[in-house]
Amino acid sequence: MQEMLQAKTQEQANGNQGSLLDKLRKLVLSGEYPPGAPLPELFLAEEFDVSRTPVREALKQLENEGLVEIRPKVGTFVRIPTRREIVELFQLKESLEGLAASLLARRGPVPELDRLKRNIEASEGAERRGDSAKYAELVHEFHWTIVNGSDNSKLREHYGRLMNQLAYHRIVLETVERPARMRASIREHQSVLEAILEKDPTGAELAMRGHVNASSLAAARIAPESPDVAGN
Amino acid sequence: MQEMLQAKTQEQANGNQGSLLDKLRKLVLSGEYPPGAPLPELFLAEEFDVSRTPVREALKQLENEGLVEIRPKVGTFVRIPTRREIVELFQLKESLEGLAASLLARRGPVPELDRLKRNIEASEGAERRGDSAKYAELVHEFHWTIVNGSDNSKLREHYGRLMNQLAYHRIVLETVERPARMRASIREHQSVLEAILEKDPTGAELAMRGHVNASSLAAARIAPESPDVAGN
DNA sequence: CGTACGTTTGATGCATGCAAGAGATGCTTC
DNA sequence: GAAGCATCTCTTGCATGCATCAAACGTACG
Repeated sequence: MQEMLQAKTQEQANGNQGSLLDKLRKLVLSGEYPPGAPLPELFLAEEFDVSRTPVREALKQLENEGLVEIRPKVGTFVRIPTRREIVELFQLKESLEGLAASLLARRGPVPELDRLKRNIEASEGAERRGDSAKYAELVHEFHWTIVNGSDNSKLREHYGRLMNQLAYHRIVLETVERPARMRASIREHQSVLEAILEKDPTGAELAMRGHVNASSLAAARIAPESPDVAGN
Repeated sequence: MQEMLQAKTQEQANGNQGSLLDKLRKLVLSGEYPPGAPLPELFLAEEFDVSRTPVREALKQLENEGLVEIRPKVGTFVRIPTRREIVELFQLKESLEGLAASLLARRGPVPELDRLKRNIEASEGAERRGDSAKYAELVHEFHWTIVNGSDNSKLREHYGRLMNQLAYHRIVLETVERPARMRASIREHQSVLEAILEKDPTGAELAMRGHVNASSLAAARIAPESPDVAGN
């Protein structure tokens, strides 16, 4: 489901039904083409049975999204953010999600609130069952629900770009959050929802920011060292 | 070295350096191509003495930046945000600049602090002289100095995208801020800088957000009605 | 043996040709 | 005169060819 939301956001961004861009993005985000891997236009063109031109355009878009690096006259490579960029992105994430929670709290009764409530209940179930995969999915949905519930399309856009750049580390985050922070995280989700239900924008923002910050710390701690793609 | 100029239009003589993308962006942001204006690839290609291919790539980038709208098989048009989007962007602006101020406050003594101090002094001078153009420029610089001083490249990136989309309305904001909010704005700038100098991230964030919010309200109030270019 | 340098290679960057679609135009018909 | 329809034009979307350039390779030389 969250895949749908993300895809829709991206399509809004490029206004194109271009499946090629989506396919390439998916391959990069999924790690099928690992960080540092070259993405020769001709190879991709043959791979997807199109000419180099649309491949080129898609790659330029991906560069703009921060997912690949185009070195002029040399080639395109899958990009992995440096540790520093990871920290920067998490700072942004905290701010944007705080804004989203605040905006949602202002909105009064909207269907998103029920969804959040059900999400938390499902998360508790997943935690009890030890179903960490389901739990990770629910966490993802929780955050996206709040962002979407903010009813701010530009915020959605920027958040989507940000999360794409963090996608590679989302796995890490989930891996590290699973054992240690499951219960704490659920409690924090509850606090966020409480503040939203009380129509307390400031409280919701602070709760959200605290939650994101706590999660980020764990992830940033184990962020992999930044390999210099060009160095090889 | 690049003096060998092929007799070209004023556009090219104007921005000699910079990529085609930058030139096009400038023309859109400056309003030279007004909102709703069509941007045919062939026309631009001849205008800049290149082929359609690089023009196409640049236009796709601009679409990704939210500055133009590409209607498939129809054409590319200069995009103007709807009033709603303006409000959304200002909400984001407040959040991002708040984050920037907070981060800067954490950083200790950096050259940006002196720059901010000098900026405020110059602003006071401009205000006394009634030099509204200079004042507007200084306001712009103040905000960018804080964002750059945050030492967060991703924040800079997102903020730049955001401000590009607001560029068209920045003029409006400056126009409306000039008579009414000059002095108040300067005081708010001072408050922001004070909090930063005191290394008070929370205070700096709140001061910044209050300031941005106050400025935004005036601008949003007179934001032009959204002409639906696409007719969709 | 190590270094400097000319050559080769492989990829990109751009120009151009062709086809297809959306919208405008004008003709036909009633 | 108005509505419906075929056509026509202008645009984009994509394929392909050629020039260009960075990096790798191999060779000659100190």
